[in-house]
Amino acid sequence: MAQAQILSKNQQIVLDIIEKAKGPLKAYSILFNVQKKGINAPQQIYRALDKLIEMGKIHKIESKNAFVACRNSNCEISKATAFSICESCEMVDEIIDVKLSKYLSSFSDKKGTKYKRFNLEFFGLCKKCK
Amino acid sequence: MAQAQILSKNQQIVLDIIEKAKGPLKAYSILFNVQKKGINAPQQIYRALDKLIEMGKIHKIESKNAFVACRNSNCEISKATAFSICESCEMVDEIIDVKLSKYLSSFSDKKGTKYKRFNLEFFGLCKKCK
DNA sequence: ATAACAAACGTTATATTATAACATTATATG
DNA sequence: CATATAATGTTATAATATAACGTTTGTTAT
Repeated sequence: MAQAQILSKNQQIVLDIIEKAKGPLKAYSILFNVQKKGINAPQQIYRALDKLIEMGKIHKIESKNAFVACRNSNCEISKATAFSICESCEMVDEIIDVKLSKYLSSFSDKKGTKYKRFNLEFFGLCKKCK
Repeated sequence: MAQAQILSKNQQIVLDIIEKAKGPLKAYSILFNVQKKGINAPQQIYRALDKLIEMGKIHKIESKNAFVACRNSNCEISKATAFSICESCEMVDEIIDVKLSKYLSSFSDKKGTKYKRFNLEFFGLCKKCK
């Protein structure tokens, strides 16, 4: 049985910050925010980020080098991620859409190759900025 | 009338290198490869890259911070990109699939928002590596 | 042809993002 | 308990990207 994930101290600190944030956070901005908690070096942040990504607790927004909390029930969906990104205010929303996810997960290219993971980033203007 | 794009000297140098390459190229690797041609500074590379991206001549592979030539007829498709990325050999292929492209271009989220641009990256093993 | 503007260039410096390497401490697991 | 694995702390450095400034080249409108 896969037991409930227990996070290490640093992992928990980093996850807390990301979950509390309104938008995507950058690694060094996380670092500056946790120096009071005794985390002093980028390595400590990046190591926590790596593990949290592995666990599916957070995602990296590749086009922004920034990190957001997963709001998709921590399931295996980290292999199938989609985001909407506002080009004006930089807001990021995770898109949870079963049809889209199924469509892409079952996509096979012209050679018939299937893929085990994908990441999709949509760009546009969010409601507020429109 | 939109006249045929004429590239500047540096833009042409950078594009040539990217088009000749078998795989995605990183900015600094481009830089090292063109120093004999009198390009000495990262700025010169990044400026050329930015313009080439605007023109749709190349694309950035966000998950790799690397650049590939567009093989999709330089059309407006740079607003709708999809790639397959081999997790073993790092090979990248642009996916040209009208159905996929239409599906995603017309995608609207739960709030009915449509997006004017997207980028999709699939990960798996290429034929060779399987 | 030339004035005026925009685009591209060259250069130096620096900011930002990420990893290497190594010694130590904490936590599982047999 | 022994020992293996994961996490930590730390210093240093690599890799990626942009700021800022002055000059040169190319375009366009007169």
